[in-house]
Amino acid sequence: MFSKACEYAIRATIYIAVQSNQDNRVGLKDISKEIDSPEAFTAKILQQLSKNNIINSIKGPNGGFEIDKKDMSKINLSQIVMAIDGDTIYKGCGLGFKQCSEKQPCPVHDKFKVVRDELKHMLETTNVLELSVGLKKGLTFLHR
Amino acid sequence: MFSKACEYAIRATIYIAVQSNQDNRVGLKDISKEIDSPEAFTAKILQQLSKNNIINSIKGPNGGFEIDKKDMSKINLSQIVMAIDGDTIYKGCGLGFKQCSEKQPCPVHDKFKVVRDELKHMLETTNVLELSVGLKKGLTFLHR
DNA sequence: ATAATAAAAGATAAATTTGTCTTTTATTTT
DNA sequence: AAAATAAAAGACAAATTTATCTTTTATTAT
Repeated sequence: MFSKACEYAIRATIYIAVQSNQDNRVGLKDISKEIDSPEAFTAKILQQLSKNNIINSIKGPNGGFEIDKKDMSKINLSQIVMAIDGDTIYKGCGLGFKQCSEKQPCPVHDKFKVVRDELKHMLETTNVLELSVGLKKGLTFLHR
Repeated sequence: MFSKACEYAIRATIYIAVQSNQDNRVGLKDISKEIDSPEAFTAKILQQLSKNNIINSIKGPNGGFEIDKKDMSKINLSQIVMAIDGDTIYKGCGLGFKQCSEKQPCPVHDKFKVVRDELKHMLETTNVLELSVGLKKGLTFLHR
């Protein structure tokens, strides 16, 4: 559904949120271990998240990544997906036609629209705070 | 959402269905031109569709591809997606975890399940006949 | 039977995504 | 100020997906 990069981005953001909620700043090594992702690749993804103001990065000793507590409920999955994968998941035609539109719809246009709208709504209404709470409570998991 | 291969597979199947409904057997060249796809790559995809009994292929002069009229309402999008992309779209975890399950869910498990079930239902209930009818009627389009 | 046609099969090649390694920059501690 | 730390940036490499080209096989028409 999403790219690997996007999957790691969501995992990382949730993990950073859990830690930030406990006032723990976390480093790359810790993150990639906890979310079970390749370290160097994860570094690149964290850079993108930082550039898109989804997470904060701090260099130097005791540096790492964190999310402002007050922002957590405002960061939703949609923002993360948009930052990493762009808007293809929303805009793109189900059959890959660039010219597909309401006026000139592909054969699956309407059928896909229903699913896509549902996905969009889900991504826009799911925030990082709620996801981190489930994880913190031990109801959900980020690794094997 | 789907791979390019899968997009071409769906396009091709719908186009072949429209033609088969008018008792026209169609060749690779015609198909790839009509659905705006790379010819050689499309050939590979048609082979897979044929192996999965979604379309019939006939070699030699006046050969080509066709779909039995009686099968058209039985072929749904789910079968095409399964034949080309496998069951990852159904089984796969939204965050890419192999161990993700109801018992050990990832943070987005339940949220994704709703969307995935909707997608699955749509793919399983949309058949090639209805899609080809819309195209035939000029309500939908397969190229620019 | 032979030639022509069209898909199947196999071998490659290009493009993209995923992943790694090295050097640079910013920050903190000593 | 110097050393240590940790992320940023850049160059590279591996893997996967997408796409192409050539040869083989099956079928039909002459």
